[in-house]
Amino acid sequence: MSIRDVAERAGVSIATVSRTVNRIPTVDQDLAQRVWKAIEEVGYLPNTQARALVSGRSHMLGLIVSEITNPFFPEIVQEFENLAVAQGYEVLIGSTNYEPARTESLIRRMLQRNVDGVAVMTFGIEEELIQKLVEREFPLVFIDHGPNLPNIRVLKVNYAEGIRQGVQHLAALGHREIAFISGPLRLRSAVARRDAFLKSMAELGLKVPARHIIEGTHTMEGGMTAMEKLVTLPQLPTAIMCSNDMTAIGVLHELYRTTHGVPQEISVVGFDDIHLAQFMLPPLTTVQMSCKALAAAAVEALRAGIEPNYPKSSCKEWNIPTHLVVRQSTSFPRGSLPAKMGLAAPSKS
Amino acid sequence: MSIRDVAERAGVSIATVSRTVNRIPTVDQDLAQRVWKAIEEVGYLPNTQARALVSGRSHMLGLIVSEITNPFFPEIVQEFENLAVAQGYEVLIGSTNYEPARTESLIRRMLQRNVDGVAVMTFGIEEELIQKLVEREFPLVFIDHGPNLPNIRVLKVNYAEGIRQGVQHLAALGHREIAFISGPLRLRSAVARRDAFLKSMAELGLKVPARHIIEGTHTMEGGMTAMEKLVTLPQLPTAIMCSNDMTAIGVLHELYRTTHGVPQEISVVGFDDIHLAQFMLPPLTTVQMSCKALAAAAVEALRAGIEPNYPKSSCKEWNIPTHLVVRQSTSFPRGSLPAKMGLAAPSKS
DNA sequence: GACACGCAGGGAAACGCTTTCCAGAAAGTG
DNA sequence: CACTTTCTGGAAAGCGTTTCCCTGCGTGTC
Repeated sequence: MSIRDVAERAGVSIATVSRTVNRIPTVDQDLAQRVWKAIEEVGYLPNTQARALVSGRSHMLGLIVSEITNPFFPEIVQEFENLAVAQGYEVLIGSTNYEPARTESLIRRMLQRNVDGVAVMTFGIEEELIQKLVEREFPLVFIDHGPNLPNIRVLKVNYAEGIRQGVQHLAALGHREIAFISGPLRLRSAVARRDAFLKSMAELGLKVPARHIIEGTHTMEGGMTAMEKLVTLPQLPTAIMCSNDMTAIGVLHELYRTTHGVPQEISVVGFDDIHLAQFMLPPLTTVQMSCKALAAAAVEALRAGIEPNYPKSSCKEWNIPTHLVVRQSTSFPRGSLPAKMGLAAPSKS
Repeated sequence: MSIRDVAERAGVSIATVSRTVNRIPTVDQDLAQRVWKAIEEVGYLPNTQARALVSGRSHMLGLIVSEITNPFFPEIVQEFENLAVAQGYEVLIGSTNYEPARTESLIRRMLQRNVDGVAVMTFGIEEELIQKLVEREFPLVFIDHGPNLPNIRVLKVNYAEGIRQGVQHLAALGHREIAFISGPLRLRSAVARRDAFLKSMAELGLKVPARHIIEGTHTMEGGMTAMEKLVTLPQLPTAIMCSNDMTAIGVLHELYRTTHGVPQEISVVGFDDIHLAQFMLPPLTTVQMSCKALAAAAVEALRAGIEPNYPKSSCKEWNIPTHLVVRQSTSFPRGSLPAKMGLAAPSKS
């Protein structure tokens, strides 16, 4: 099992085995072959822990997400994992479930495991522990925002652009009464999305009464609850923008339950473009944020912080683009152009 | 950072620090206090790798799933992680994406990381590598089936019961023409589900023509494709059972696309009861398989294999129950009892 | 007061690996 | 033929822990 067994079997020293495994070219051809054969025979796998102990680098990356059961995150996890593995890293995943205490213990555990760096994809924690890490120059990547310190890497999602596209799409269809269901406003990203919405509306000279801004939770349940409130309004808005797709799914569900047709009576726009979005009934018009770009930027940023010789791509901020994907949950406002209502049951997807 | 720094700062030997950290009671109160203070001051975190090197146990568990982006798996992951962490273990996650090569490299990587055991939740791989591990008595847990060897732990999901409940529910409503969309038949679990369906139908004396059994892929896309085929049949079945919820979601989507009402024209039953199922339009009637039970059994089975003194709960097989959850995607067959069609748009969820 | 006994704490080995240093052999040169 | 140079393989140190063993101190007893 250990390097010694291989050495013994091949009749060489453990140093030779180590050199062979690490493909150091000074090892004699014949010897190397004998070593590889012995490795094969005893089924030897180098012990990564021992390696890490010596080299000081564990080749593990931490990935912290808010909630693994929110379908948005598995998509990131998958991309991140693929990239990391392809580049010789293993990934330690943790979800905080939005509890600061869990976040703290998660980071602590990851540090004990000696991860080389951590990507914090939780859209808004502010931990004292993180401050300390930053000061120690431990490689960290944040999404959206991070401690305001010089050597911090942040992935900036361009919420404004995608949301503006969404608002303009609705306005172009003729909507004037557009409500917005935000995420939990203690998350910076939720605030950023809401502000982008308000700004986009203002640009078009459209008013947004306070009753049309509802705080949700970025979950399906939150979407339902928020929609329940909107449904009771004397005047139902003609379109709803949601801070993420899960909220939009909850909204669709509540509208179904209260027998409001989408998009005939009300249009719905999501955010994230999770894989599920296109399978909703109707397929969800939503703002796409590229998981691939996000994951790639995160891995790159981490490696830049970890590997001394990594080609410094100079920048400390990565810009993640967003754009609208129009599907069938949006249409003209109810009452206008009734001839077009056939859109409700499209003949092709 | 290391134990030596703490020892120096507290003016004791590293042995004493180690004993303090591990709460060995023979350490003097005052000394222990000094040590804890020093630990606090230098921000010491014990290096898990070094610990693992000595103890031979890494306190890491591997969890292999088929596809992290299939919402069923994150639910398992979350449960598994919660339980594992609560019991002092870390979790290394990997998804195979149904590729045997990935599975192999995944297991290899986990072994290099010295995981104490691996839960293989992929519903059907048969790897040579796994055979070897089994022979080495490496702790492994499988779902559904495993190599036919004496000391293998397997979580047996009781597909038969849940599926029988589903079939009987449909039959009780009056359905006779029930189609089944299976998973990929190279997966044992997919075969088991299909067979359970056929058996349940036979029990009721209901015939299942070959054209009513379609092989899917356990994905939404697969559900769509399968449903496309069923829709072209001269006689559309009145109900569809699906091998998992993702397939059912694809089916709902395709039925929406082809303007077939669910459940007025056709009833749909899923399997798994993922969290999303209740938010589908209409909320999906489905067979629940308990993630909690699954994860709990997996962790318990692994610990039994890892920890010498773990209370052997004797059994080598864990039985995971399933049962039907009736929601609104099932109703009477079209044409029968038209008075009841009001169910299509329920007034409460 | 001297000796035995018990117990807390320190020194050192070991875990599996990498890395460095050094010895010895082979080859080349005067 | 002897001496130097080069190159390969072996031996040993060290990474951060835990743990064993032994020292040395304190207490109790005769």
